[in-house]
Amino acid sequence: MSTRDRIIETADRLFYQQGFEATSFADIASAVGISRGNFYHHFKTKDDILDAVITQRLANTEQMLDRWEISGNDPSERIRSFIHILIVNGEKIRKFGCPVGTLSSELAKLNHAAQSDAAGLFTLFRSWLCRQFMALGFGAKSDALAMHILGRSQGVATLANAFDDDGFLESEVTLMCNWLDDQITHLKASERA
Amino acid sequence: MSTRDRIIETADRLFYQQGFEATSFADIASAVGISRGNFYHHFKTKDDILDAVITQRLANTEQMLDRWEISGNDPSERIRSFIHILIVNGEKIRKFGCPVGTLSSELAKLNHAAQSDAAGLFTLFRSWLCRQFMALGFGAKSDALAMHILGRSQGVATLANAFDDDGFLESEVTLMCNWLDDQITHLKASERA
DNA sequence: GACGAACTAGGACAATTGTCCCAATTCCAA
DNA sequence: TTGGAATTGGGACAATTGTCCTAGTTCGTC
Repeated sequence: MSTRDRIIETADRLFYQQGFEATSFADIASAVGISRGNFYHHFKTKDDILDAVITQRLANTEQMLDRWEISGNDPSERIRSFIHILIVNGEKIRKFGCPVGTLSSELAKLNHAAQSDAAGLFTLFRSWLCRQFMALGFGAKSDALAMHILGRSQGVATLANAFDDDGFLESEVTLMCNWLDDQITHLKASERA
Repeated sequence: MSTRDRIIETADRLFYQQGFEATSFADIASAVGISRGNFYHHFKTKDDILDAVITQRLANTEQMLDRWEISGNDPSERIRSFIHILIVNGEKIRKFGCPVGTLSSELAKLNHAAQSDAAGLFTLFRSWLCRQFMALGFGAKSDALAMHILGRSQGVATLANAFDDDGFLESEVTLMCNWLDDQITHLKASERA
Protein backbone atom coordinates (compact mmCIF):
# COMPACT_ATOMS: atom_id res chain seq x y z
CA MET A 1 0.00 0.00 0.00
CA SER A 2 1.27 3.44 -0.88
CA THR A 3 2.33 5.86 1.82
CA ARG A 4 -0.51 8.15 0.83
CA ASP A 5 -3.04 5.37 1.29
CA ARG A 6 -1.53 4.39 4.62
CA ILE A 7 -1.85 8.00 5.77
CA ILE A 8 -5.49 8.13 4.73
CA GLU A 9 -6.27 4.82 6.38
CA THR A 10 -4.59 5.83 9.62
CA ALA A 11 -6.12 9.30 9.61
CA ASP A 12 -9.52 7.73 9.01
CA ARG A 13 -9.09 5.49 12.03
CA LEU A 14 -7.78 8.27 14.29
CA PHE A 15 -10.43 10.77 13.21
CA TYR A 16 -13.02 8.16 14.12
CA GLN A 17 -11.49 7.14 17.42
CA GLN A 18 -10.28 10.52 18.70
CA GLY A 19 -12.14 13.05 16.59
CA PHE A 20 -10.83 15.32 13.84
CA GLU A 21 -9.86 18.29 16.00
CA ALA A 22 -8.14 16.16 18.63
CA THR A 23 -6.00 14.34 16.06
CA SER A 24 -2.81 16.18 15.10
CA PHE A 25 -0.41 15.86 12.20
CA ALA A 26 2.06 14.40 14.66
CA ASP A 27 -0.45 11.78 15.82
CA ILE A 28 -1.05 10.53 12.31
CA ALA A 29 2.59 10.70 11.22
CA SER A 30 3.81 8.75 14.24
CA ALA A 31 1.01 6.20 13.88
CA VAL A 32 1.96 5.68 10.24
CA GLY A 33 5.64 5.68 11.15
CA ILE A 34 6.75 8.55 8.92
CA SER A 35 8.14 12.02 9.51
CA ARG A 36 6.03 15.12 9.50
CA GLY A 37 7.96 16.37 6.50
CA ASN A 38 7.01 13.31 4.54
CA PHE A 39 3.45 13.81 5.65
CA TYR A 40 3.49 17.36 4.36
CA HIS A 41 4.64 16.14 0.98
CA HIS A 42 1.41 14.21 0.59
CA PHE A 43 -1.02 16.61 2.29
CA LYS A 44 -0.42 20.33 2.44
CA THR A 45 -3.07 21.11 5.03
CA LYS A 46 -5.11 19.29 7.62
CA ASP A 47 -8.21 19.97 5.57
CA ASP A 48 -6.64 18.09 2.67
CA ILE A 49 -6.40 14.94 4.76
CA LEU A 50 -9.95 15.38 5.91
CA ASP A 51 -11.10 15.69 2.32
CA ALA A 52 -9.17 12.57 1.35
CA VAL A 53 -10.60 10.65 4.29
CA ILE A 54 -14.15 11.66 3.45
CA THR A 55 -13.61 10.83 -0.22
CA GLN A 56 -12.37 7.39 0.71
CA ARG A 57 -15.25 6.83 3.09
CA LEU A 58 -17.68 7.82 0.36
CA ALA A 59 -16.05 5.36 -2.04
CA ASN A 60 -16.00 2.54 0.50
CA THR A 61 -19.58 3.15 1.52
CA GLU A 62 -20.78 3.26 -2.06
CA GLN A 63 -18.96 0.03 -2.76
CA MET A 64 -20.54 -1.66 0.25
CA LEU A 65 -24.03 -0.52 -0.73
CA ASP A 66 -23.48 -1.65 -4.30
CA ARG A 67 -22.48 -5.10 -3.08
CA TRP A 68 -25.65 -5.31 -1.06
CA GLU A 69 -27.70 -4.24 -4.02
CA ILE A 70 -26.34 -6.63 -6.62
CA SER A 71 -26.63 -9.59 -4.28
CA GLY A 72 -29.94 -11.23 -5.15
CA ASN A 73 -31.63 -10.43 -1.87
CA ASP A 74 -35.06 -8.95 -1.49
CA PRO A 75 -35.02 -5.17 -0.87
CA SER A 76 -36.39 -5.77 2.63
CA GLU A 77 -33.47 -8.10 3.25
CA ARG A 78 -31.09 -5.37 2.10
CA ILE A 79 -32.62 -2.90 4.50
CA ARG A 80 -32.16 -5.47 7.23
CA SER A 81 -28.49 -5.63 6.23
CA PHE A 82 -28.29 -1.92 6.86
CA ILE A 83 -29.94 -2.19 10.25
CA HIS A 84 -27.59 -4.98 11.22
CA ILE A 85 -24.51 -2.81 10.77
CA LEU A 86 -25.34 -1.71 14.29
CA ILE A 87 -24.76 -5.26 15.49
CA VAL A 88 -21.79 -6.04 13.25
CA ASN A 89 -19.97 -2.86 14.31
CA GLY A 90 -21.43 -2.96 17.81
CA GLU A 91 -18.13 -2.93 19.64
CA LYS A 92 -16.75 0.07 17.76
CA ILE A 93 -20.03 1.92 18.07
CA ARG A 94 -20.13 1.46 21.81
CA LYS A 95 -16.59 2.83 22.03
CA PHE A 96 -16.63 5.60 19.44
CA GLY A 97 -20.19 6.06 18.21
CA CYS A 98 -21.28 6.08 14.59
CA PRO A 99 -18.43 7.15 12.26
CA VAL A 100 -20.80 9.13 10.06
CA GLY A 101 -22.84 10.83 12.75
CA THR A 102 -19.97 11.81 15.03
CA LEU A 103 -17.92 13.26 12.18
CA SER A 104 -20.86 15.21 10.87
CA SER A 105 -21.63 16.59 14.33
CA GLU A 106 -18.05 17.59 14.97
CA LEU A 107 -17.64 19.36 11.64
CA ALA A 108 -20.94 21.18 12.17
CA LYS A 109 -19.65 22.54 15.46
CA LEU A 110 -16.32 23.51 13.94
CA ASN A 111 -18.23 25.27 11.18
CA HIS A 112 -15.97 23.33 8.85
CA ALA A 113 -16.32 23.65 5.09
CA ALA A 114 -16.23 19.86 4.73
CA GLN A 115 -19.39 19.42 6.81
CA SER A 116 -21.51 19.13 3.70
CA ASP A 117 -19.15 16.51 2.29
CA ALA A 118 -19.48 14.53 5.49
CA ALA A 119 -23.26 14.88 5.26
CA GLY A 120 -22.86 13.32 1.82
CA LEU A 121 -22.17 10.05 3.60
CA PHE A 122 -25.62 10.30 5.11
CA THR A 123 -27.05 11.12 1.71
CA LEU A 124 -25.48 7.96 0.32
CA PHE A 125 -27.30 5.81 2.86
CA ARG A 126 -30.44 7.89 2.55
CA SER A 127 -30.83 7.54 -1.20
CA TRP A 128 -29.85 3.87 -1.10
CA LEU A 129 -32.47 3.18 1.53
CA CYS A 130 -34.97 5.27 -0.40
CA ARG A 131 -34.29 3.11 -3.47
CA GLN A 132 -34.98 -0.04 -1.50
CA PHE A 133 -38.29 1.30 -0.20
CA MET A 134 -39.20 2.36 -3.70
CA ALA A 135 -38.48 -1.17 -4.92
CA LEU A 136 -40.78 -2.46 -2.21
CA GLY A 137 -43.53 -0.21 -3.55
CA PHE A 138 -43.63 2.56 -0.97
CA GLY A 139 -43.58 5.27 -3.63
CA ALA A 140 -43.47 8.86 -2.46
CA LYS A 141 -43.20 7.82 1.19
CA SER A 142 -39.87 6.10 0.56
CA ASP A 143 -37.59 8.99 1.39
CA ALA A 144 -39.35 9.69 4.68
CA LEU A 145 -39.05 6.02 5.60
CA ALA A 146 -35.37 6.08 4.69
CA MET A 147 -34.79 9.12 6.88
CA HIS A 148 -36.72 7.47 9.66
CA ILE A 149 -34.55 4.40 10.01
CA LEU A 150 -31.44 6.45 9.36
CA GLY A 151 -32.43 8.58 12.35
CA ARG A 152 -33.29 5.56 14.45
CA SER A 153 -29.85 4.10 13.74
CA GLN A 154 -28.18 7.33 14.75
CA GLY A 155 -30.05 7.49 18.02
CA VAL A 156 -29.26 3.89 18.85
CA ALA A 157 -25.58 4.48 18.14
CA THR A 158 -25.48 7.63 20.29
CA LEU A 159 -27.07 5.99 23.32
CA ALA A 160 -25.19 2.70 22.95
CA ASN A 161 -22.04 4.82 23.02
CA ALA A 162 -23.12 7.02 25.94
CA PHE A 163 -24.16 4.08 28.11
CA ASP A 164 -21.79 1.51 26.59
CA ASP A 165 -24.87 -0.68 26.42
CA ASP A 166 -24.94 -3.73 24.17
CA GLY A 167 -28.35 -5.00 25.22
CA PHE A 168 -30.02 -1.75 24.22
CA LEU A 169 -28.35 -1.91 20.85
CA GLU A 170 -29.64 -5.41 20.18
CA SER A 171 -33.17 -4.81 21.38
CA GLU A 172 -33.49 -1.65 19.32
CA VAL A 173 -32.28 -3.50 16.23
CA THR A 174 -35.06 -6.00 16.84
CA LEU A 175 -37.57 -3.16 17.18
CA MET A 176 -36.37 -1.63 13.92
CA CYS A 177 -36.74 -4.94 12.09
CA ASN A 178 -40.24 -5.34 13.54
CA TRP A 179 -41.07 -1.83 12.43
CA LEU A 180 -39.91 -2.73 8.93
CA ASP A 181 -42.10 -5.83 8.89
CA ASP A 182 -45.08 -3.77 10.04
CA GLN A 183 -44.57 -1.21 7.31
CA ILE A 184 -44.48 -3.94 4.68
CA THR A 185 -47.50 -5.69 6.15
CA HIS A 186 -49.53 -2.47 6.17
CA LEU A 187 -48.44 -1.67 2.64
CA LYS A 188 -49.61 -5.04 1.36
CA ALA A 189 -52.86 -4.68 3.27
CA SER A 190 -53.54 -1.31 1.69
CA GLU A 191 -52.61 -2.68 -1.74
CA ARG A 192 -55.29 -5.34 -1.38
CA ALA A 193 -57.85 -2.71 -0.48
CA MET B 1 -24.17 37.41 38.49
CA SER B 2 -20.79 36.39 39.91
CA THR B 3 -17.76 36.18 37.66
CA ARG B 4 -17.63 32.47 38.30
CA ASP B 5 -21.20 32.03 37.13
CA ARG B 6 -20.61 34.16 34.07
CA ILE B 7 -17.62 31.97 33.19
CA ILE B 8 -19.69 28.82 33.57
CA GLU B 9 -22.53 30.23 31.49
CA THR B 10 -20.22 31.35 28.71
CA ALA B 11 -18.24 28.11 28.75
CA ASP B 12 -21.49 26.17 28.60
CA ARG B 13 -22.55 28.08 25.50
CA LEU B 14 -19.18 27.79 23.78
CA PHE B 15 -18.77 24.11 24.58
CA TYR B 16 -22.15 23.54 22.99
CA GLN B 17 -21.56 25.70 19.94
CA GLN B 18 -17.92 24.89 19.21
CA GLY B 19 -17.24 21.72 21.17
CA PHE B 20 -15.15 21.24 24.30
CA GLU B 21 -11.81 20.56 22.64
CA ALA B 22 -12.15 23.42 20.17
CA THR B 23 -12.92 25.96 22.90
CA SER B 24 -9.83 27.43 24.56
CA PHE B 25 -9.28 29.29 27.82
CA ALA B 26 -8.68 32.39 25.74
CA ASP B 27 -12.00 31.96 23.93
CA ILE B 28 -13.97 31.82 27.13
CA ALA B 29 -12.00 34.57 28.87
CA SER B 30 -12.40 36.99 25.99
CA ALA B 31 -16.09 36.14 25.61
CA VAL B 32 -16.64 36.84 29.29
CA GLY B 33 -14.43 39.93 29.10
CA ILE B 34 -11.89 38.98 31.77
CA SER B 35 -8.18 38.22 31.77
CA ARG B 36 -6.80 34.73 31.67
CA GLY B 37 -5.24 35.33 35.07
CA ASN B 38 -8.64 36.05 36.54
CA PHE B 39 -9.96 32.99 34.80
CA TYR B 40 -7.26 30.86 36.36
CA HIS B 41 -8.22 32.13 39.79
CA HIS B 42 -11.66 30.57 39.40
CA PHE B 43 -10.73 27.42 37.50
CA LYS B 44 -7.32 25.79 37.78
CA THR B 45 -7.69 23.45 34.83
CA LYS B 46 -9.86 23.07 31.77
CA ASP B 47 -11.35 19.94 33.28
CA ASP B 48 -12.51 22.01 36.25
CA ILE B 49 -14.62 24.22 33.97
CA LEU B 50 -16.01 21.16 32.24
CA ASP B 51 -17.00 19.69 35.59
CA ALA B 52 -18.67 22.95 36.59
CA VAL B 53 -20.52 23.17 33.29
CA ILE B 54 -21.78 19.60 33.57
CA THR B 55 -22.80 20.17 37.19
CA GLN B 56 -24.79 23.23 36.20
CA ARG B 57 -26.41 21.42 33.29
CA LEU B 58 -27.40 18.62 35.63
CA ALA B 59 -28.94 21.11 38.04
CA ASN B 60 -30.78 23.00 35.30
CA THR B 61 -32.07 19.82 33.72
CA GLU B 62 -33.25 18.43 37.03
CA GLN B 63 -35.02 21.69 37.73
CA MET B 64 -36.76 21.65 34.35
CA LEU B 65 -37.89 18.05 34.78
CA ASP B 66 -39.14 18.79 38.28
CA ARG B 67 -41.19 21.68 36.96
CA TRP B 68 -42.76 19.41 34.37
CA GLU B 69 -43.53 16.83 37.01
CA ILE B 70 -45.20 19.07 39.58
CA SER B 71 -47.38 20.72 36.96
CA GLY B 72 -50.68 18.85 37.07
CA ASN B 73 -50.37 17.33 33.63
CA ASP B 74 -50.97 13.75 32.76
CA PRO B 75 -47.74 11.69 32.54
CA SER B 76 -48.37 11.24 28.82
CA GLU B 77 -48.56 15.02 28.49
CA ARG B 78 -45.24 15.31 30.30
CA ILE B 79 -43.63 12.87 27.90
CA ARG B 80 -44.99 14.97 25.07
CA SER B 81 -43.29 17.97 26.67
CA PHE B 82 -40.03 16.09 26.45
CA ILE B 83 -40.57 15.21 22.81
CA HIS B 84 -41.40 18.80 22.02
CA ILE B 85 -38.01 20.05 23.21
CA LEU B 86 -36.95 19.08 19.70
CA ILE B 87 -39.31 21.69 18.31
CA VAL B 88 -38.71 24.34 20.96
CA ASN B 89 -34.94 24.13 20.54
CA GLY B 90 -35.19 23.33 16.86
CA GLU B 91 -33.04 26.17 15.63
CA LYS B 92 -30.16 25.43 17.99
CA ILE B 93 -30.40 21.72 17.30
CA ARG B 94 -30.16 22.24 13.56
CA LYS B 95 -27.07 24.38 14.10
CA PHE B 96 -25.27 22.54 16.89
CA GLY B 97 -27.06 19.25 17.51
CA CYS B 98 -28.28 18.00 20.86
CA PRO B 99 -26.27 19.51 23.74
CA VAL B 100 -26.34 16.24 25.67
CA GLY B 101 -25.58 13.87 22.83
CA THR B 102 -22.82 15.86 21.21
CA LEU B 103 -21.00 16.45 24.49
CA SER B 104 -21.26 12.81 25.44
CA SER B 105 -19.94 11.73 22.03
CA GLU B 106 -17.04 14.14 22.13
CA LEU B 107 -15.97 13.16 25.62
CA ALA B 108 -16.19 9.49 24.70
CA LYS B 109 -13.79 10.08 21.82
CA LEU B 110 -11.44 12.10 23.99
CA ASN B 111 -11.53 9.27 26.52
CA HIS B 112 -12.28 11.99 29.03
CA ALA B 113 -12.87 11.18 32.67
CA ALA B 114 -15.99 13.36 32.70
CA GLN B 115 -17.72 11.23 30.06
CA SER B 116 -19.66 9.35 32.71
CA ASP B 117 -20.75 12.65 34.27
CA ALA B 118 -22.01 13.81 30.88
CA ALA B 119 -23.83 10.51 30.47
CA GLY B 120 -25.49 11.38 33.78
CA LEU B 121 -27.46 13.98 31.86
CA PHE B 122 -28.90 11.17 29.79
CA THR B 123 -29.60 9.21 32.94
CA LEU B 124 -31.58 12.15 34.30
CA PHE B 125 -33.89 12.13 31.27
CA ARG B 126 -33.96 8.36 31.21
CA SER B 127 -35.12 7.88 34.78
CA TRP B 128 -37.56 10.77 34.53
CA LEU B 129 -39.12 9.26 31.40
CA CYS B 130 -39.10 5.86 33.04
CA ARG B 131 -41.04 7.33 35.97
CA GLN B 132 -43.65 8.75 33.62
CA PHE B 133 -44.12 5.42 31.88
CA MET B 134 -44.38 3.71 35.25
CA ALA B 135 -47.09 6.18 36.25
CA LEU B 136 -48.93 5.30 33.07
CA GLY B 137 -48.83 1.65 34.09
CA PHE B 138 -46.15 0.25 31.79
CA GLY B 139 -44.39 -1.50 34.69
CA ALA B 140 -41.18 -3.34 33.87
CA LYS B 141 -41.23 -2.17 30.26
CA SER B 142 -40.95 1.47 31.31
CA ASP B 143 -37.17 1.77 31.17
CA ALA B 144 -37.00 0.23 27.69
CA LEU B 145 -39.68 2.66 26.50
CA ALA B 146 -37.76 5.55 28.07
CA MET B 147 -34.56 4.51 26.30
CA HIS B 148 -36.48 4.12 23.07
CA ILE B 149 -37.74 7.68 22.83
CA LEU B 150 -34.49 8.99 24.23
CA GLY B 151 -32.77 7.26 21.32
CA ARG B 152 -35.34 8.45 18.82
CA SER B 153 -34.76 12.05 19.98
CA GLN B 154 -31.03 11.66 19.60
CA GLY B 155 -31.34 10.35 16.09
CA VAL B 156 -33.71 13.12 15.07
CA ALA B 157 -31.32 15.73 16.47
CA THR B 158 -28.32 14.22 14.69
CA LEU B 159 -30.00 14.14 11.28
CA ALA B 160 -31.72 17.50 11.67
CA ASN B 161 -28.25 18.88 12.35
CA ALA B 162 -26.52 17.03 9.51
CA PHE B 163 -29.13 18.04 6.93
CA ASP B 164 -30.19 21.31 8.59
CA ASP B 165 -33.69 20.02 8.00
CA ASP B 166 -36.62 21.48 9.90
CA GLY B 167 -39.34 19.49 8.16
CA PHE B 168 -37.77 16.19 9.15
CA LEU B 169 -37.59 17.36 12.74
CA GLU B 170 -41.26 18.21 12.83
CA SER B 171 -42.51 15.09 11.08
CA GLU B 172 -40.46 12.83 13.34
CA VAL B 173 -41.85 14.59 16.41
CA THR B 174 -45.32 13.79 15.08
CA LEU B 175 -44.31 10.17 14.58
CA MET B 176 -42.98 9.96 18.12
CA CYS B 177 -46.21 11.36 19.53
CA ASN B 178 -48.20 8.87 17.46
CA TRP B 179 -45.97 6.11 18.73
CA LEU B 180 -46.70 7.22 22.29
CA ASP B 181 -50.45 7.18 21.63
CA ASP B 182 -50.17 3.68 20.17
CA GLN B 183 -48.30 2.42 23.18
CA ILE B 184 -50.94 3.77 25.52
CA THR B 185 -53.77 2.41 23.37
CA HIS B 186 -52.23 -1.05 23.29
CA LEU B 187 -51.63 -0.95 27.01
CA LYS B 188 -55.23 -0.10 27.75
CA ALA B 189 -56.40 -2.81 25.35
CA SER B 190 -54.29 -5.42 27.09
CA GLU B 191 -55.52 -4.21 30.48
CA ARG B 192 -59.10 -4.85 29.43
CA ALA B 193 -58.20 -8.36 28.38
C1' DG C 1 24.56 4.85 -16.21
C1' DA C 2 22.28 9.58 -16.00
C1' DC C 3 18.74 12.61 -14.96
C1' DG C 4 14.61 14.48 -13.20
C1' DA C 5 10.64 13.52 -10.51
C1' DA C 6 8.81 11.52 -6.50
C1' DC C 7 9.65 10.53 -1.88
C1' DT C 8 11.55 10.94 2.82
C1' DA C 9 13.75 12.86 7.09
C1' DG C 10 14.57 16.37 10.21
C1' DG C 11 13.94 20.51 11.77
C1' DA C 12 12.47 25.74 11.67
C1' DC C 13 8.71 28.87 12.19
C1' DA C 14 5.09 31.76 14.37
C1' DA C 15 0.93 31.06 16.72
C1' DT C 16 -1.72 29.00 20.18
C1' DT C 17 -2.36 25.86 23.86
C1' DG C 18 -3.08 24.87 29.08
C1' DT C 19 -0.89 26.17 33.05
C1' DC C 20 1.10 29.16 36.37
C1' DC C 21 2.97 33.33 38.90
C1' DC C 22 2.93 37.83 40.86
C1' DA C 23 1.70 42.46 41.62
C1' DA C 24 -2.24 45.43 41.94
C1' DT C 25 -6.93 46.23 43.24
C1' DT C 26 -11.31 45.47 45.62
C1' DC C 27 -13.93 44.06 49.38
C1' DC C 28 -15.39 42.91 53.92
C1' DA C 29 -14.95 42.13 58.87
C1' DA C 30 -12.71 43.69 63.12
C1' DT D 1 -9.19 52.66 59.56
C1' DT D 2 -6.86 48.63 58.98
C1' DG D 3 -5.50 43.93 57.79
C1' DG D 4 -6.18 40.04 55.31
C1' DA D 5 -8.75 37.47 52.05
C1' DA D 6 -10.78 37.42 47.58
C1' DT D 7 -10.53 39.06 43.11
C1' DT D 8 -8.37 40.83 38.97
C1' DG D 9 -4.96 42.04 35.20
C1' DG D 10 -0.98 41.24 32.65
C1' DG D 11 2.09 38.67 31.55
C1' DA D 12 5.68 34.19 31.59
C1' DC D 13 6.31 29.38 30.64
C1' DA D 14 7.11 24.99 28.13
C1' DA D 15 4.68 22.23 25.03
C1' DT D 16 2.13 21.53 20.97
C1' DT D 17 -0.12 23.13 16.94
C1' DG D 18 -0.37 23.57 11.60
C1' DT D 19 2.61 25.00 8.20
C1' DC D 20 6.70 25.24 5.58
C1' DC D 21 11.67 24.67 3.93
C1' DT D 22 15.77 22.29 2.61
C1' DA D 23 18.77 18.69 1.99
C1' DG D 24 19.24 13.97 1.11
C1' DT D 25 17.45 9.39 -0.91
C1' DT D 26 14.95 6.34 -4.05
C1' DC D 27 12.94 5.27 -8.31
C1' DG D 28 11.43 4.94 -13.09
C1' DT D 29 12.70 6.34 -17.78
C1' DC D 30 15.64 7.44 -21.44
